[in-house]
Amino acid sequence: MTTPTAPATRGTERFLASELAGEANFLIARARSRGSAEANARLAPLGLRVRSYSVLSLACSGLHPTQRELAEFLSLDPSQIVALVDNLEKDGHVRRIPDPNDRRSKLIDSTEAGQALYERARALTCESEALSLAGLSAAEQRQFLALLNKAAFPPN
Amino acid sequence: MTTPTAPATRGTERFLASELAGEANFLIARARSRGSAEANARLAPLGLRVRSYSVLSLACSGLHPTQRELAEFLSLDPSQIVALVDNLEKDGHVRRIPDPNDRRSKLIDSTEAGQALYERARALTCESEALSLAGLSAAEQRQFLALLNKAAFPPN
DNA sequence: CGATATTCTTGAAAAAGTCAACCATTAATT
DNA sequence: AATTAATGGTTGACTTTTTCAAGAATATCG
Repeated sequence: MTTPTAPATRGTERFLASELAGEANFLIARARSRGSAEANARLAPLGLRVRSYSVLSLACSGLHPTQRELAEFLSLDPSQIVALVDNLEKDGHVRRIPDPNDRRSKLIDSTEAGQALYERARALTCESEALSLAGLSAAEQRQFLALLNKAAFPPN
Repeated sequence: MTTPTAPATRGTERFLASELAGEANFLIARARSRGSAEANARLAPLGLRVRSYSVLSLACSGLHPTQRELAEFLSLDPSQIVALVDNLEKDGHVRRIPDPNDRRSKLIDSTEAGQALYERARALTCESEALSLAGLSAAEQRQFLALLNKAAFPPN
């Protein structure tokens, strides 16, 4: 009388009752691990990963972020941004523009090729997201995103 | 008429309207980055990090997971579990018990010292979680955890 | 028995994260 | 105005995390 068909996540269900399974940190880490693995796999054919994709996305936003702003928004070290922008720039997807207001900082903008790449990549990450959130109803997904937003941008 | 007091997350609010800010993968990654940094800082005095803590937690659950099960539940490579268990075992917090049903696998159990350490660590991670979710009401936190659970354990 | 699969382990390589120091520039203080 | 302090980008070193391939012991299946 137990699981006549194949078990879904085979074997791990017994740990759902553990204390760890009730901790937000653990659940978020697991969701991220699975989600980003899925997204990375889809982005790989484009020569992108979630990291470079997120930089490309902001470069394509028309908001002209500085590298410092990218670091803060993406929760990355400024030195990581250097490498990410270097690679995207080398491939001609992104440009460093001198900031007219502050000659220390550089505004990141996208090229035509970068914009085109982003549109393809964005479609893939949306597919990926839909799959990752397949267990949630449409209403739940909206709820989830709203709550995630509060968790990702706390009032600290 | 704009922000008479100090800006909260200074400067990054303009990107909240970006497409990226609406993507679950990005929000989850950001929440995880901030949350685990916070938790790691609190666990550091105990010689733990979120990784080793999660292994210790399951070792203390009384469920006697195998290393394979740990890897699957924690979304880690089996080889990573080896190193994590090695360290916890070296410090006398965890034990490898031969699986009576399968001599290939080893059941992970906690020692007395491990249990004591876990209780202290657990209190810290709960504090950490409370702080990370401070922007959410109690009801929202329950909702969030329920939805996170669905996202972390999809029906795939 | 023989073939195949699974569990733990090792080792190597890539990617991600952390940190300190430097240069150019800007902001603040005197 | 001159000095001092702070900021943005960059480099380099170093640690941790992630990913993969392969091997030894054991289990499973034909």
